[in-house]
Amino acid sequence: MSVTQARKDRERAEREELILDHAQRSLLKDGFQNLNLDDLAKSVEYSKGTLYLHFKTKEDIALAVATRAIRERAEFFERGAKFKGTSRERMRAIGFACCHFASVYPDYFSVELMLKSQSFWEKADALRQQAHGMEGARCFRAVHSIVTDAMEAGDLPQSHLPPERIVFAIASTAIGSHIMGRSGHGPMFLGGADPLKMMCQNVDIVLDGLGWKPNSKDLDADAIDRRIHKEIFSEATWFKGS
Amino acid sequence: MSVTQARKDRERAEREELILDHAQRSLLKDGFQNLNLDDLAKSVEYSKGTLYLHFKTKEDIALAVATRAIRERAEFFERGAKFKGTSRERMRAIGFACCHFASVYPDYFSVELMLKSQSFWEKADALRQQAHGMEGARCFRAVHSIVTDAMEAGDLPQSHLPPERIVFAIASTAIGSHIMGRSGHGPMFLGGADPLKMMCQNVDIVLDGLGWKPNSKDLDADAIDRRIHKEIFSEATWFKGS
DNA sequence: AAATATATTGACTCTGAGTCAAACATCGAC
DNA sequence: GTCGATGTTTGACTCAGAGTCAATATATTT
Repeated sequence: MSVTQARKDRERAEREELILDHAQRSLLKDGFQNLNLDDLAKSVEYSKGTLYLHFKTKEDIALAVATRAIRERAEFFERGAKFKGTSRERMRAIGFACCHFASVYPDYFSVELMLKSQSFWEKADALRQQAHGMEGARCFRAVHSIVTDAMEAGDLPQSHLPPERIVFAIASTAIGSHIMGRSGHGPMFLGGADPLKMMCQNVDIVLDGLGWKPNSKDLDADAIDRRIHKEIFSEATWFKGS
Repeated sequence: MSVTQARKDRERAEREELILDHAQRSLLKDGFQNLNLDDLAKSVEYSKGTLYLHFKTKEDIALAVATRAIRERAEFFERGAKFKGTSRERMRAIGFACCHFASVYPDYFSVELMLKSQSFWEKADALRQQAHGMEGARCFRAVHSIVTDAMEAGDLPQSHLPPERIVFAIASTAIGSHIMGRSGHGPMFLGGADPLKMMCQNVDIVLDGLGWKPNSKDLDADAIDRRIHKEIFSEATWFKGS
């Protein structure tokens, strides 16, 4: 491995990021179907052939964009899990992280779902598939650690469910709320209400249903949110301190 | 309108159903990307041009398939809502309907999500878009009616949320559970557990969290499920009486 | 400076959605 | 029955865009 090799590797990695930046912009604006590789090549000022030196297929590009997103999600989650407070407050910090992520990547979940469809997933590179799975697992672990802490602390007294099942319940509601909040369904249910607030409310309902202490009615959610915002997510401009 | 016109209309409608039957089979097997209109034309034994006498685009065909599915979903829901019992039992009948639907159309929700993406939706025919919305609204109303009945009966004493918000919370969890249950996420959370059972459990958690009476721990869920199965969904072969 | 190795390109192929002029069927008038 | 008019169906064609690869350009070694 020569000296110049290090520079080349770095330049290659930079070019890959550049491609992903442009691909992400196009994907967010017009969706996967409308992502055009000739246009993408033009916009990054490399030839189409060069794109294929980095990515196996168009699907592979989309997966790489999604993986970068979910990596950021995992970082948000881990920050949330570090929040100093009761288990319920830390869980709320994860909820905040989830909202923060949703505000940065508004329709990440639609993409995530498309990715997981057989015909899409199999067209992506195996290594990238693996990397994507890893980041998902990081998100899972962040929530899981709070659930086990809550159990040890006695904040989940009545629950006989294993921690994975509890994470599953919370994650299902969070993802379902994101999806229902966006998409044509939205207007039917919430007349202009903030979908991120709705998502947090729904998760609170689930935590109450699990018997997580303290109950949401004994919790000053707004005050906690303000603290989370101030202490660990001060860059979250979407957050209006109620 | 001549006499023969009636026959022609009927034949046209039958041909449309035939096309949708074949398209549905292909979509379930290989997904939207792999739906090939040349193959579809061959399989229904009409030319490609004829497909375009019925549908505007490939997306339009997929939407028509999805609309047929969601119509059946609405019918299941309305059957569920008619179940004789307490509000909580009727809600469980809707859950049963939702599972029954999911077993007939295993990845309907992935499709539904794809449909709602801007670039897809706008390629479908306006009338079909409208028809799809109507069937979604029927599902919504079935759940909504049970929620308002529960409120009137005093089964939801502590809730200050409007009924639409309660429907939103339940629907979010149901859809989220379906999505998490299928897709690569599944194995991470539930080691081979039945995703439909998990979905019902998650909805129970939400109902408990909303303070819906009676609480799930005072409910013999299996007995209710058996009654629902026997009385209104006896064709549900996926259901193993616990 | 020439020879060799490596990196980049864009014209080309190939698949598949969508079109439309021509072929075919139906039907009423004579 | 046949003729023309009207309505229906067809499949060869166009065109866009993903993916390829021989030719070209650039870097490195001798």
